[in-house]
Amino acid sequence: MDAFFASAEQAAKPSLRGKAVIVGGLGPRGVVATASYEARRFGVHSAMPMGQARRLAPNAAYLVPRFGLYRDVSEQVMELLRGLSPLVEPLSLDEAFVDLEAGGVASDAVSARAVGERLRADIRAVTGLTGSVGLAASKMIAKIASEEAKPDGLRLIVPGTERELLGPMSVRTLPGVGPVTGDHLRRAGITTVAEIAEAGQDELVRLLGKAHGVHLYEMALARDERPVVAERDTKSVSVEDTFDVDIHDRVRVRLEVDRLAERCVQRLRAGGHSGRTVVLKVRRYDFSTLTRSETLRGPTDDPGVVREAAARLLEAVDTTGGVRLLGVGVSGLADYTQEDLFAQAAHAKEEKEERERLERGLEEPAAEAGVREAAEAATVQEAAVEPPAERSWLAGHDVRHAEFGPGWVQGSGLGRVTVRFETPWSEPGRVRTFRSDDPLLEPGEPLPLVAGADDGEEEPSYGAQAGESGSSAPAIRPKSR
DNA sequence: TCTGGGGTCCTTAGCCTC
DNA sequence: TCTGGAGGCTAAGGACCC
Repeated sequence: MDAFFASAEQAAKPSLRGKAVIVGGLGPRGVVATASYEARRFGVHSAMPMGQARRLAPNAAYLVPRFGLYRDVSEQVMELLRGLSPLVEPLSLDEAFVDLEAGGVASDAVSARAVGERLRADIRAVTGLTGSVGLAASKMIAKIASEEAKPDGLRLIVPGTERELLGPMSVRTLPGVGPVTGDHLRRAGITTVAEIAEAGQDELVRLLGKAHGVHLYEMALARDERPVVAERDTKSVSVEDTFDVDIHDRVRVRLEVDRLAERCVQRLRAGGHSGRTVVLKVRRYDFSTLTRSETLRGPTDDPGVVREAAARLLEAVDTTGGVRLLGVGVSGLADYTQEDLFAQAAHAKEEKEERERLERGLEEPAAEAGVREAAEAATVQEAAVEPPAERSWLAGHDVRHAEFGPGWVQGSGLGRVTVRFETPWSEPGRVRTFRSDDPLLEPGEPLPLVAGADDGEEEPSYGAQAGESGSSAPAIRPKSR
């Protein structure tokens, strides 16, 4: 999908079409998730600090991501892809590999191109958004082709012509070559893909190590035999928060780690997983990042166990000077739990209290987390820092006014919220400002981007997801109560 | 106003077992 | 019984991707 988040926002908000739109974290430490093509003309790009983006494009529309909407659109697109082949490998919300041969829908360049064009038309009809298609004999070349096709295009690389195409390209074109590797190669006098091929495998292994060197050399020769893999097992689950202001108070740090552990376990359970290794991540005031991990005797999805492991790991970390980010993760995933009887005996009382608290009140933290998840990760820190005394109206989020109908938050502050009243299918709408506690104004749900596509309304509620987690997990979980 | 969040994979090093 | 190597596991860090 092209500039996915920004395009979805433009589709949802007629007044933003043709305008510079920047989606990302709007806090003081936010970064750009996606910039519309109009915004890119100002030099704004993904991963850029939001402050820098605001300097480059002061008049752009700045919006908080709405992952619920993006997930719905993504699912619509993935459904179209699954109609082409059973082998669909999603890479992210907005990208996937499809093995057309396995689907029996394309046997040569002509039929492949026809399938690609039809797919693009279907994506536009179903989602209202544009997508680009890269067609090639391998995943790597297909990926490069799709990048070349953007925006709103199709590129087919005829088998046999790959090396010719890749040769003059920058080494950074190859997947896996980032700033560090690119710099490494440049210092060795290698700047193009052809030069990688000329350097030879031994030289690359010497420069970059075995795995990376061998892999890169193969890529440079356009040799990529990796199959399209439909089902990928999750390897780890983690949550992290960057704080608007560094945390110095050790008690607060401990509290945040507890909260993160809870959220991590909720996600773990929602995915039907348990895990053996608990990882604590700390980014300090100077941006130095360290991780500490502990491997348990067996996999767990018990919030108490994960919380305590994270707390133990924190004990070994010096946080004087301030903490910018905290994260808690679980890896070594399994689809069953084997409760640690030793730990259970030691902490039986606390665990019981914990379980009771969770069963009675998962609604409390879950609802809080649900609102946050819907509000999205990028602004989590705001919820963490600001008292929830006043209703918060996040830029770009949907609202509904009893008198004026559906609209979206254009801006808020100083006890006021400015709403633009329009829908994905209307003309650009009027703007009105209300008191932020106006009783006629309430948060709304994302509307389908294409008129009549009612499925868009059926957004899964996060509460339901969390609630399902226990039963949906094919877990051997000896509940002791 | 410097630098998000959620992942994957690789490398290195120490320790342990066979 | 001692020694050395292979290999697995754990921990920590880093690069990269979207």
